[in-house]
Amino acid sequence: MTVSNHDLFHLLQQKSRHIKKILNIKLTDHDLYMAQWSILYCLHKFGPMTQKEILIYLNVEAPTLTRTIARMEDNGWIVRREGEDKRERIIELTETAIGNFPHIKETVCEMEVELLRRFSTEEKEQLYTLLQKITPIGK
Amino acid sequence: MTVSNHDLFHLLQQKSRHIKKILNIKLTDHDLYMAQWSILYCLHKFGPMTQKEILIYLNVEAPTLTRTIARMEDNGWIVRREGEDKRERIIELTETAIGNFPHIKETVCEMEVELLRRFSTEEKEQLYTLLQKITPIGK
DNA sequence: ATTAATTAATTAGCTAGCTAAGTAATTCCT
DNA sequence: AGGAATTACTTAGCTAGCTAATTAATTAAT
Repeated sequence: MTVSNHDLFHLLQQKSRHIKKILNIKLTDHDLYMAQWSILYCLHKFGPMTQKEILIYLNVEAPTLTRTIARMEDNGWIVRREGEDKRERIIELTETAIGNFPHIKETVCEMEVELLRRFSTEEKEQLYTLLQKITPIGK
Repeated sequence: MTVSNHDLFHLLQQKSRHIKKILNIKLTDHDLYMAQWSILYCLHKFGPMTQKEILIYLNVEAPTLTRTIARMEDNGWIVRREGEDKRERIIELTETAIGNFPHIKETVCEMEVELLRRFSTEEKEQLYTLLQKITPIGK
């Protein structure tokens, strides 16, 4: 088998979109999108965080996060409060979000399992290691 | 090493965005975006195609393609003409696009090489094979 | 102590995914 | 042949990436 660089990137982009699409479909039942789910996941894992901390974890630009968080606030998933440093906003899950989390997590996990159905544990680790090997450029 | 499904998908999405971002930066010099580049690449490889054929190759929804192609027409990359079947539009590269193609391709290739700098040929094939293993759901 | 530089977040504006719904041409079926 | 179903593409409207430029608060430096 010979794979051109182009084919490799083409496939990677397609799978990335595929995963996003599939998860978004599942998340629609919960009135969520994948980007919002990752923020929810992150806050549930680490507790209240500043936007800066979230965007470092998610590796997303500030304006993207600002907007998504605004939507999540409108929909009652999170609350923003001022930090001691008054430039900062501390983001926190609402009670509702915490309450719904386990159920949402379960449906996401089911989907993830399905997407990786044909993988052994070793293959997952291989894939992870290989992805890490892609040169991080910039910054 | 133990990798959760979540971590694996998280990394995959991040790398996908990283690649897109990096390529978009390079393509800015040519007044192109990655999505437009893939259409250009596709048309250069296969010659004139209907939108249907393009979207099957790129695995993208019709409205997405319609809009991107409209932008590319505005910018002089492609031309649309009617097919024999009058529902179809046949998309063709302009002379300018064909003329510029080699130069653009070169800069994209350089970037792809850089992103895969740390990969052996075997590792590229491994990555390709593993990505293929992700369950294709739907349709 | 003031001023300059940095930092956290925001606003505005771009591209590109997506779905749902619509239009026009073609094909299928009786 | 005529009506129903399908097909190719489009339009409208949503989310989420991105950059560039702005605002307000804090830190650094003179």
